[in-house]
Amino acid sequence: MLDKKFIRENPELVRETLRKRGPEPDLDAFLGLETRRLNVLRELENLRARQNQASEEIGRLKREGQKPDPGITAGLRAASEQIKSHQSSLAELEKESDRLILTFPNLPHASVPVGRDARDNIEVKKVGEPRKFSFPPRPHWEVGENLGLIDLERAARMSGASFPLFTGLGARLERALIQFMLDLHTGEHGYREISPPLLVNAEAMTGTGQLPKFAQELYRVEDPELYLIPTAEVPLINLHRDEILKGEDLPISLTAYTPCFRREAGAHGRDTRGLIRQHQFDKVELVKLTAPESSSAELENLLRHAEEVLRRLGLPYRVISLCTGDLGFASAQTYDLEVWLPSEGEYREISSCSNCESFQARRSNIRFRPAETAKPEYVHTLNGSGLAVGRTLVAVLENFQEEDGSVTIPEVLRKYLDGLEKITQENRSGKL
RNA sequence: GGAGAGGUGGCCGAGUGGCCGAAGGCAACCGCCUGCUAAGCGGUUGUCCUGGGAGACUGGGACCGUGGGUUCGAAUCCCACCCUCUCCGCCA
Repeated sequence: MLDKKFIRENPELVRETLRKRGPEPDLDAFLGLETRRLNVLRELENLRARQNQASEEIGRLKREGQKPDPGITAGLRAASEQIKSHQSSLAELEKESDRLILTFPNLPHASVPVGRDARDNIEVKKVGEPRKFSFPPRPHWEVGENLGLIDLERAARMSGASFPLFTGLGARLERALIQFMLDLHTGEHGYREISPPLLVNAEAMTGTGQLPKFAQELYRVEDPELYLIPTAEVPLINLHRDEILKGEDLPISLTAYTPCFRREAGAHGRDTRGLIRQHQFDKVELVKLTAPESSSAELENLLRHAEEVLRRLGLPYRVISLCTGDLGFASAQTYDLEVWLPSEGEYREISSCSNCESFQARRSNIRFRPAETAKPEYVHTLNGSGLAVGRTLVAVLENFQEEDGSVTIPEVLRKYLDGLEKITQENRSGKL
């Protein structure tokens, strides 16, 4: 959420900045509402001030054993009615004003390249050389199905299309990836591991920006009304909702492995084969709460931490700086990590690292006190995948496949697989 | 799911209609005192909104789990809901 007062005081700056993202939200409607809201608020507060004065006077008289004039109390009764009606119109205007501002996206950071869509994104760097294959590399679903690692047909039978099902060594490999990532981030990058709820309420979803605008992307459970998390970012950011943190505790670095659930409404026809786009997928998430002045530097750190996973696995990747038109709703600045997929001959997104600045902190009311006596300020929030586990598994199967259909296990994963070096037709049963 | 108890400031805790943004204690901070430490003494310390001021500040309003209601006036009375704890039942 943007700062209401900031919009009121800098309407043209906000308008221009939001235009860099694309179609401008209805700022004028918002500004008009705010004018009306503040007028009603001022009137209401004046009425209440007078009421408070008169009530105090009555209280004083009673204490002194005198009776207040019945004419006065009658007048106050009328004033009280007026206050109530002002109160309800104020509540109405507040609701409208909140409803609107919650649909406004974050302001892009000044350093973000201006552009219309993904084609205007900027490649920051490429790391690692894509391997030269002496045979046509197979897509991951062929490699995986041949080795008995994944079984998407059976998954569809019980859940419908686009649900994952890992079997035997496939399940084991996925678990190894999760553990490798968590060990790296907690052991070497200083993150605190969290195992959070997977179902959260509407307030939590509003706090990170999924609601109210993107309800169609979420799985919802009724009675009680709860939502399945589309990313661990939601519970990790909400961990400190409505809190005032100590400045000395920042930055707070959190990591969590969770399944993620997305309806992917409107994504029909894209990546329908294989594991790239699923309704359910595993992800290790990185989240940071920082002081405003260090959030840019922390975004670089967080990006490096996500990159390190790809580096150690030996997967070629590139870093993309998203342009203003391609930024996510809550983000002020985003880097995407894209991993090389030989069967497609393309780089595909495997992580998205964003600085949301105070956008989510304002929605979730997460503040910190810079110094013992200072006023509280909103923290900055950052998040990034470290990494999407399913897509990492895809990348491993594709990049490390051999001509005979086997897959070489990256060195760093072997200790999680009892030293297994290769998945072959012979050991595919899952016995180690 | 059943029965009971309870939700007040950073924490503990008093407060049953006006003198309450809220006693008292703890904690933290500042100062004094004391060879050091401890103790002691004095002072300061909530959040949000909205106006004034360049600013230190300052006027007004709101906030005692949440939302309604009664009343001139609600932390206090009434209603609904949420959460926590204890016991019982069920259960991974």
